[in-house]
Amino acid sequence: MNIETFLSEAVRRAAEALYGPLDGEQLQIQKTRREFEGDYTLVVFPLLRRSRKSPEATAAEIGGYMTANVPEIKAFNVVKGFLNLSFDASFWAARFAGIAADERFGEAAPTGRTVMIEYSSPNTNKPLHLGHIRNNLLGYSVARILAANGHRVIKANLVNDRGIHICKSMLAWKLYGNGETPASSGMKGDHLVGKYYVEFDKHYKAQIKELVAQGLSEEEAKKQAPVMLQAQEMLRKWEAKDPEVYALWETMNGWVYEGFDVTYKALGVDFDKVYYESQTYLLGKSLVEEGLAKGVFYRRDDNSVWIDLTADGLDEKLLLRGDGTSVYMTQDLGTAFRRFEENKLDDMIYVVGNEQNYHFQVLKLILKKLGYADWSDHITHLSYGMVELPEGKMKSREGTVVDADDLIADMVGTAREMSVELGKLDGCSDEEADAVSTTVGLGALKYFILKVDPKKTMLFDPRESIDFNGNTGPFIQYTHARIRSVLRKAAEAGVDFGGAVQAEWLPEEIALVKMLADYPAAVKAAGDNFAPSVIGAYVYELAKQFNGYYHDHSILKEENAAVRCLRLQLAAQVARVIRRGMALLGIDVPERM
RNA sequence: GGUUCCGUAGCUCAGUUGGAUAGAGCAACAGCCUUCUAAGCUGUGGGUCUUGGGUUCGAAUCCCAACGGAAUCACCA
Repeated sequence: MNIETFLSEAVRRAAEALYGPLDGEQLQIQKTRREFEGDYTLVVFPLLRRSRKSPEATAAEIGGYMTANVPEIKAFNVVKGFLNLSFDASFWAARFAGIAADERFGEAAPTGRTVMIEYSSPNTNKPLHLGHIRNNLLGYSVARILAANGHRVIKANLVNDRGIHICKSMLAWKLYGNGETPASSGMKGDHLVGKYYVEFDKHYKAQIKELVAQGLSEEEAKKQAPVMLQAQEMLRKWEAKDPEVYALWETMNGWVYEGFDVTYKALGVDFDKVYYESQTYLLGKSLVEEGLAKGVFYRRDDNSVWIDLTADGLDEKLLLRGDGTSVYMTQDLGTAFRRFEENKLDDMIYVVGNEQNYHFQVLKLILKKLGYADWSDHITHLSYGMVELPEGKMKSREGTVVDADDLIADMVGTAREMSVELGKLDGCSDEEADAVSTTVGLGALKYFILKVDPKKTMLFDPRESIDFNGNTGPFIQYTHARIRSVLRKAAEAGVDFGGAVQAEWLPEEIALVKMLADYPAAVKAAGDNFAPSVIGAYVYELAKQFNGYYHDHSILKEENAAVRCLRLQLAAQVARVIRRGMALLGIDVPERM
């Protein structure tokens, strides 16, 4: 049982003994703020209408009752309407023993629910950039957090492998590529394909300019530019499964996937299921038929199918083109339907940028109108904000995108330079140095991105992201490494600290146990809110608190064996919870750094 | 214009369902390594929580309005 529940029941018994039965009154129990004496605080205001006494008197009465009748409660004090309760030190000692013995500390019991989380979902015409990094890190971390909350989690990636954007790269490669391949150029496949996407844009712009010079309007020119017409022709051929186009498409997508795999691996993310849009884009048409039959959708004269959402404050939305081909919404309805059915999903989470808020709003509304409210209500769009740079937005056209591979390499490189400068890698083999630099560099990047609330637009300042001091990933990793170092030294010296602790606890030590005891609540809050940032804040706080303790109290030099044993065990548990918490963020922690 | 979201210290961000005197980090300044890793620790300064109403014992948090910013409202995905 967690402490809040335990206390809440004890308080309820106390209040009912004093004031008679409570019906449905919420008992407000919270952790005592640091500046006050006590462990947990009851806010007594809601009980005043029962007690018919002043806040102070009510608090004192309940506090008195509890110290007398609840053995675990040692003392209380009252500040205005706040009753601060203190547990006996033995309570915390027992609590600590429980944490240490709990092999699955911080993992909830299985809920029996199956949750699919879709993230990454890249286009295959260009390499991944900083925005994708936020997406991938978020999706991967939330998947881990949900698993820790006891759900069965399916990580899914829906690759957008078809459409006009790929045809643009394909066409440019065909026209200007001279048969260049990743092997012949030494370029990573996704970067090579991205290069031709840019190439297309260059020629396209030039052609538009030329056409405008010939007297066409800008809009006309965009439609008439030869490369655009050719790209569209290519898409038609693809849909008709033209062998030559199809083969080129497979080849170039293959290059991209090889490139993506490298990036995913470097980032440390993976998937249980990969869907390809080329295999799902025809889905959803039967749902359109169903909607027409139910009168939810309507058909226009040109044969296109629409839904009118103006009554819901939205617009009219196209669901099927006049020529019968599907659009984004059509296939998303189809994939949603199929996923729920095939996987017996209880929940479906889409990690998709906030530029698609409207799309998901419409998607859920349509599902509801079609009579699938039970699915609609279990779809969550985990919407995250853009990542901006100090100079403003990232724009691929202006070359201000931060490439994912470059960024990762930069972070790791910087980590290495700094480690060398600080002498942290002295005596390390090359492999060890690589491993540490990778762990630290990625830790910095991941923590920097995940500590921010997903829905907020965030600023990525490269200078700040490679700062390894303060509220950063490396700070937390460092705390872990230091503890591990102490534990190694203890083991080398043959110190046995496995036994039961029989020592007086310092207030700082009890404070650390309290902090450790909060971990499961942080995991739950993070899960309920799909918020890795909650875990980040928790782990940072834990590390900070331990650092203060570490600074003030020597562990190995402590002569009293029982006290030393306590400190070693405490340090070991802090390191363990840091490691587990960081793992929920997809961040590794090193043994030394 | 419609819809959704954001606005907290110079900068980047926390602030769990409304609770006590709004917190961190960075940057600035002042200290602490013959002592388990100083990527650390301690201290100082820095706030009309955009503004104005409302709800109540109590509001950064909930409601309304205004102002400022972002995204979106394609027969693109």
